[in-house]
Amino acid sequence: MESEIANATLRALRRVLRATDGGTRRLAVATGLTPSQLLVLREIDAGEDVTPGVVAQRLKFSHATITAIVDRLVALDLVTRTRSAQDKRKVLLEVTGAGRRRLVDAPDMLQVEFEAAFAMLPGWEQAMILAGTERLADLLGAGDDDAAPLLDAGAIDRD
Amino acid sequence: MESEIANATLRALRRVLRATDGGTRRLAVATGLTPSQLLVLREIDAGEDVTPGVVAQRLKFSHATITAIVDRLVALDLVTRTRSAQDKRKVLLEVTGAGRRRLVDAPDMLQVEFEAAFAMLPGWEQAMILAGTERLADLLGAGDDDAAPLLDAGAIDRD
DNA sequence: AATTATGTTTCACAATGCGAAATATATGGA
DNA sequence: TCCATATATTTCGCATTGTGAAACATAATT
Repeated sequence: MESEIANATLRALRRVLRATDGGTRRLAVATGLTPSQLLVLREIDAGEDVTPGVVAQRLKFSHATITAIVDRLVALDLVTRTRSAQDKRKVLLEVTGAGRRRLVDAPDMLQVEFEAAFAMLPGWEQAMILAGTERLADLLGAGDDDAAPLLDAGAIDRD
Repeated sequence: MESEIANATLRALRRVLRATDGGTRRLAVATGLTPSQLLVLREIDAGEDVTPGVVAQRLKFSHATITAIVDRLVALDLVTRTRSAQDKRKVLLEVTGAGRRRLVDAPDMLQVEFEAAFAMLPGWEQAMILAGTERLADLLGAGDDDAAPLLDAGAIDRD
């Protein structure tokens, strides 16, 4: 039992994944950072009172990994570390001016390119794409869009 | 100027990416391989007369990286290296029986989960999802088969 | 005070990924 | 034939990622 429509959709989905895959990678390289560094930098910039633990949890990396990456971001003067006064166990991470400048230079490519192309389509087509994509997301069992807007894989983990 | 439809579609796309994200990663770990190793193993299994150069090109990794990963796959007895008789510069890679067994044990999660859910939808909805996803892939500039993805970040000038 | 929980870092380790140089083989003239 | 150049792979040194286990330091609980 095999559906041609299912196969075609899978092919299309793979094209989508392929197109978005490595987006962060090229982006990071363009800014002189590694993909992970850019991810962490973004995460630090995103919220208030961000600690290594929070970043680790959001990106699903180990604490040890975050420590190492933050080390490099601090060395690059893109981030500062400050021990919290309320809870001296915590370390507060903040993006410096230079760090924010980097982020500005590294816009979310997915968003930028997508919006430009999308705007040129007729309304009915936009609606169709929206409906199809939403349904696809449901199908894949993706939870609500609560958090991290990330497009990385890992590798492999990529995949 | 911002389109609500575009934003909604982007949110849906992010949900899709999120759902598929880490798929290979989980998969690889489950088979005792790293994501990269699984990717390379699959690539070797995929074609005829596969050489390190071909793999490097397809996965967009450097030759040096492929050599290192193939080293490990060979050490694990999942792959064999043979010098080509026609062109002794080339090295032919082949998946061993054990290697193929690993691949069988590592079904494509995306495919399995997707097909099951997809089959339960009414035909018109399948068609809608297909159309939307294909259009989305076009939009993102994904090539037909294996071409280079085009979400390119133009070089950013930095002092 | 003693114990337990929480947050971060340190350490040793395996693996990625790269560019540059080294090596080996093919191929196309002069 | 001989030689230059192109192609295919490997070796080497390097920075980085990512992990778990253990070490620390500081809360919070009892």
